Amino acid sequence: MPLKRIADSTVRRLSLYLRFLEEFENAGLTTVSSDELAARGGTTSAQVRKDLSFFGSFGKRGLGYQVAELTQSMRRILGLERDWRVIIVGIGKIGSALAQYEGFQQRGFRVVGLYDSDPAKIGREVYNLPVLPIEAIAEDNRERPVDIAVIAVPASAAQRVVDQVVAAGITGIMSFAPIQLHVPADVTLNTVNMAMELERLSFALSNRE
Amino acid sequence: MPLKRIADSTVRRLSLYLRFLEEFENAGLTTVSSDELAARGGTTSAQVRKDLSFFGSFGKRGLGYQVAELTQSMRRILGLERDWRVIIVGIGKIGSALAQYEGFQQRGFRVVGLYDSDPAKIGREVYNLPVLPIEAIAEDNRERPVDIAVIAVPASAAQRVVDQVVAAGITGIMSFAPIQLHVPADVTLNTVNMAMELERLSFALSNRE
DNA sequence: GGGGGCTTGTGAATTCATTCACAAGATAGG
DNA sequence: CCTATCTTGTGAATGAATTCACAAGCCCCC
Ligand SMILES: NC(=O)c1ccc[n+]([C@@H]2O[C@H](COP(=O)([O-])OP(=O)(O)OC[C@H]3O[C@@H](n4cnc5c(N)ncnc54)[C@H](O)[C@@H]3O)[C@@H](O)[C@H]2O)c1
Ligand SMILES: NC(=O)c1ccc[n+]([C@@H]2O[C@H](COP(=O)([O-])OP(=O)(O)OC[C@H]3O[C@@H](n4cnc5c(N)ncnc54)[C@H](O)[C@@H]3O)[C@@H](O)[C@H]2O)c1
Repeated sequence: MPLKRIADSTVRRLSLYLRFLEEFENAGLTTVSSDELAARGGTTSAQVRKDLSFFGSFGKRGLGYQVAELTQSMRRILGLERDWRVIIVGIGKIGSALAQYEGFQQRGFRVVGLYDSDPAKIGREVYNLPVLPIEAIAEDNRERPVDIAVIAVPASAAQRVVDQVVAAGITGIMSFAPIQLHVPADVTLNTVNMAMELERLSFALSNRE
Repeated sequence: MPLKRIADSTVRRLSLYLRFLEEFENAGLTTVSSDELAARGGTTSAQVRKDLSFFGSFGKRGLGYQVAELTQSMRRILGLERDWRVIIVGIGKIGSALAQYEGFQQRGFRVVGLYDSDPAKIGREVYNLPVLPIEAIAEDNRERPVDIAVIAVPASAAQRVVDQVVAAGITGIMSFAPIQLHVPADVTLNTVNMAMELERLSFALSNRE
C-alpha cells in the first residue's frame, strides 16, 4: 500500500492515533476530526492528515472520519489484524515481566514460547508456559514458525542469541539489551534501549536553565 | 553549553558514542577517529563530527580524539558526572524488574525509594529497599529531594500518579505506561511505550515485499 | 436547489537534519 | 624547515519532515 518509504516518526504517530481512536470508540463517539485527533496527541491537524494521506483517503470533507472505520484502517496499516507468534529468550527479571504483560497479548502478540540457557530455569513454568532450552528454538520454529523473538538476555550474550534466533529462521527481533546488534538485511530488528532513554532524561534535566 | 536547541536524534547518538568510547577504552585504545566511531555505530563520520560540534571542539586535526578525554566530555554533556536520585512508583512486574536492574545503577541512577498503593505490597522489601506508601512521596521528597520518578503503574492510574509526583516537586519523570501523559512545562517527561515499539515492528514486518 | 459553514486532502513553502566538500591544523619524516 | 599525509571542524548543498494555505467536496438548512 505505501508508495514511498514511510518515516519512522509517522509510524509512531499512527500507533498513537490508533490508541486515541480506541479511546474515542470506547467513549461512544462515532465521528472524529483531524483537529480532535491532533489535540489529543499534541500534534497538528495538518500532521494527522498528512500522515494518513500516505496510505489513502479515509475521511469525508466537511465531516471528519468515522471512528470505527478509521480504527479498522489503522489496524490494517499497522499489521494488527492478524496474530503474531512471539517467543521470549532470557527469562530473567525483564523477560518474565514481559511474559506476563497483558499489553502484549491484548494487541495480538501471543507469547508462545519461553527460552533460557540456565539449567536451573529450564523446565520451570512461568505463567502456564514451560521454559525451554535455547537449543530447541531451531526445531520448534521449524514445526510451528515464530514471527518475533524478544531478546532479554544480558548484553554480553545478546549477539550470540540473535545469531541463533536468525539461524533458526526468525525474521523479527525486539531486543532489550543495551548494545548495537547486527542482523542480515532480511531481518527486522528493533532495540529498546532503556539506558539511552535514561541518558536522554539526564541530558534534558542537566540542560534546563 | 549548547547554543541552539539540540535535536533528539543527536542526543540518542551521543549516548551511543559514549557506549562505544567505553568499549574502545576497555580495549586499550587511546585514540579514535570520527570514522572509527561512525563505523561502530552505523552512521557517517560527518554525522559524528557535526554532533560533537554542537558542544565544542574535542579532537586534534590529523590525529582524531583522545578516547579518555572524549569519554569524559560525553559524560559531562549528558549530565552523567553526577549521581541521580531515582524513585520507582508501582512495584509490580516491570517496577520490580527495574528496581533490580544493574544497568540503572551503573550509570549513576541510584534507586533510593520504592512506592506503591497496594497495602499487600507496602512494607515488603525488594532488594534491600522497603516499599513505601505512595502518600509518603511528598514528605520524603521534601526531606531528601528526588531527581527522577519512574512510573510503572497501570495506564489507568498513571496520570493521577504523575500529578502526585509533580505535586511533590519532582521534575524528571520516566513513564512506562502506554498512554499520553500531561505535565507542566517545567517538568521533563520521557515515555517508553513498548506497545508502540511492538506496533512499529508489526508494521515493518507487514510491509516487507 | 443553491448558499454557507465545515473539514479533508494535498501541492507549495518552510523548517529541520544530514551529507558534502574543503580549508585549517596537526604530525611525521626527510 | 618544508612537504606529504591525516583528520578535524564547519559553511554550503542537499534531502527529509512539518507546516501552511487553499481548492475540492460534503452536509444541512432554508
Ligand atoms: N531488568 C531490567 O529492568 C532491564 C531494563 C532494561 C534493559 N534490560 C536488559 O535486559 C537484559 C536482561 O536483563 P535482566 O535484568 O532481565 O537480566 P537477568 O540476569 O535477570 O536475566 C537474564 C536471563 O538471560 C538468561 N541467559 C543468559 N545467557 C543466555 C543465553 N545465551 N541464552 C539464553 N538465555 C540466556 C539468563 O539465564 C537469565 O535468565 C539485559 O540485556 C539488560 O541490560 C533489563
Ligand atoms: N509488565 C511489562 O512487561 C510491561 C511492559 C511495558 C509496559 N508496562 C506498563 O507498565 C505499567 C505496569 O505494568 P506491570 O505489568 O508492572 O503491572 P502490575 O499490575 O504488575 O504492577 C502495577 C503496580 O502498580 C501499583 N499501583 C496501582 N495503582 C497505583 C497507584 N495509584 N499508586 C501507586 N501504585 C499503584 C500496583 O499495586 C502494582 O504493584 C503498566 O502501565 C504497563 O502497561 C509493563
